[in-house]
Amino acid sequence: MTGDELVSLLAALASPHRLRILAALTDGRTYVSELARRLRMNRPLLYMHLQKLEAAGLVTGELVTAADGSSVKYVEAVPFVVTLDLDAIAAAAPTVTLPGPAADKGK
Amino acid sequence: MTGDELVSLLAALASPHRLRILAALTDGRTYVSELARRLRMNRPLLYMHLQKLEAAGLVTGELVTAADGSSVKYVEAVPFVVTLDLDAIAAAAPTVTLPGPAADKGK
DNA sequence: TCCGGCCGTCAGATTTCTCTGACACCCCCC
DNA sequence: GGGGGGTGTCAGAGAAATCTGACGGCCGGA
Repeated sequence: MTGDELVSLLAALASPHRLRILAALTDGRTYVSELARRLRMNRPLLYMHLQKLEAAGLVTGELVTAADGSSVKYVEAVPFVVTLDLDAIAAAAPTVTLPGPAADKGK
Repeated sequence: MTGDELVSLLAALASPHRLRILAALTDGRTYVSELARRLRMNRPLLYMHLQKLEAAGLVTGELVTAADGSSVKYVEAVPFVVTLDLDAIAAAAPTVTLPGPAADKGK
């Protein structure tokens, strides 16, 4: 795993909402609106968090179109295991791209 | 470990700079200014990151006063091991305090 | 006395992340 | 046609994290 991937993964997990989302998905897959109700959060907000989790590879979304034509998006948690310690960090650190000096010389 | 502690830990690690800091400290302890030079970052910035790492319990600082009276602050990485998976998250999620609706009813 | 190195902190500008409300579109049932 | 439930996206307000430059204090050596 590259350093950037590790940072993305950690950033994705370092959020109360996203932790709760993942926890709710351990009970099995659900669709977005139902999940929003269960967690008591606005759908747009939930969408943002789901996108981050999906970008980090922690959840997968599947848009299912029923026989009648109505669509429902099911979300599912992706199993994973990551062990964090100083060695893992030392191995990943050399491959991180730092924030960049925001090289905005263009006065 | 509580959910909030987990979030703090992850937030502390989810940063390119802080990853590099920890990696640099695996070579052994150093003092702040030397570390700033090695990582090519401003000292105040390094200070902020060190404080976050220290708050998360990932590093310890020790202000050493030499025989001649000059002071140097040594920084050291604290060994740790954390395994992340869905079970760990499901266990921690119920104990997180969410951002709060910023209950600012006071119009 | 004037440098040089180190520590610690501050105000302030910037960038990034969060969160909300509103909108457009699709489908079925009354 | 008028609800009700779904998905998906947008602009913009608000809060939080990041980064820089400057200041002040302490100590030794030229």
